[in-house]
Amino acid sequence: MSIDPVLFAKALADDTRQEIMKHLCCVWLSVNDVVERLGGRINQPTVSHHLKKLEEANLVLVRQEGRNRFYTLNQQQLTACCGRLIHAFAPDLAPKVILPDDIETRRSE
Amino acid sequence: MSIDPVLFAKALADDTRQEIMKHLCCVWLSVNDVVERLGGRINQPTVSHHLKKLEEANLVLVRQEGRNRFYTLNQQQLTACCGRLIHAFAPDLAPKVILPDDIETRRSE
DNA sequence: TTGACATATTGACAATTATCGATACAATCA
DNA sequence: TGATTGTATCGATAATTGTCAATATGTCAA
Repeated sequence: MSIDPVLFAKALADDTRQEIMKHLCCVWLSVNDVVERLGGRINQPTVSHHLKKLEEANLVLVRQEGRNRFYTLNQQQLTACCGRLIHAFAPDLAPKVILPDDIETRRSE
Repeated sequence: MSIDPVLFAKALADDTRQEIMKHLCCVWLSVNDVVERLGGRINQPTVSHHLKKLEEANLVLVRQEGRNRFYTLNQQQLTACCGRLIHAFAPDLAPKVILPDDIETRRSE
């Protein structure tokens, strides 16, 4: 349940996607909820496309309910990926970084 | 001396760039050193292009010496950006994350 | 000054990807 | 059943970006 650091970065490397992520933080939203919160600037198929990207990076949790699909940010995965980046690219600082016990910073795969 | 999270993610969102970053970790290398370590798969202009991207994201430190330019990873910046991502997108876990004192996780600018 | 070397820049091209409209699919409701 | 609603998928297009060859720029040495 781990992920390639490049795939992680690519998932974050878009303005619209980071805006969607802000809206999905600590909240479960349906696809249309997200479309609404974006103020109609982005169409539903595009939002679906972005959610798929986030799902592929395991950055969202998904719950199907009837004909609705609810999404929320996967905070564990985001924290783990950041931890992994620090371990890979900031090894001098990594020993001073403390993450929650249940966050695995090494590739588990 | 802070940076937009999207620009940070974009800087990391490429295989070649992350490979370059690995080589620049804890070591000062000239542009040609980097080209060499990539095994000749990537040409010098392309490497220069990637280094520029990393420099724009403040992810490398640069030292000019004669006709050589030496680069190394900016571990502080990388750690700070990761901290900022966690604060933005994993607020429930962020309180349990401890970073070195000199790392600023809030946008200073 | 001339030549050699290290790096950056430019222009072109190919690959990736964000976006949209149209449509398909699935679940609910009348 | 048929109509409606929520979401995903498809095909097309435009924008972004990674890559290269060629060249420019800047620095050092003879």
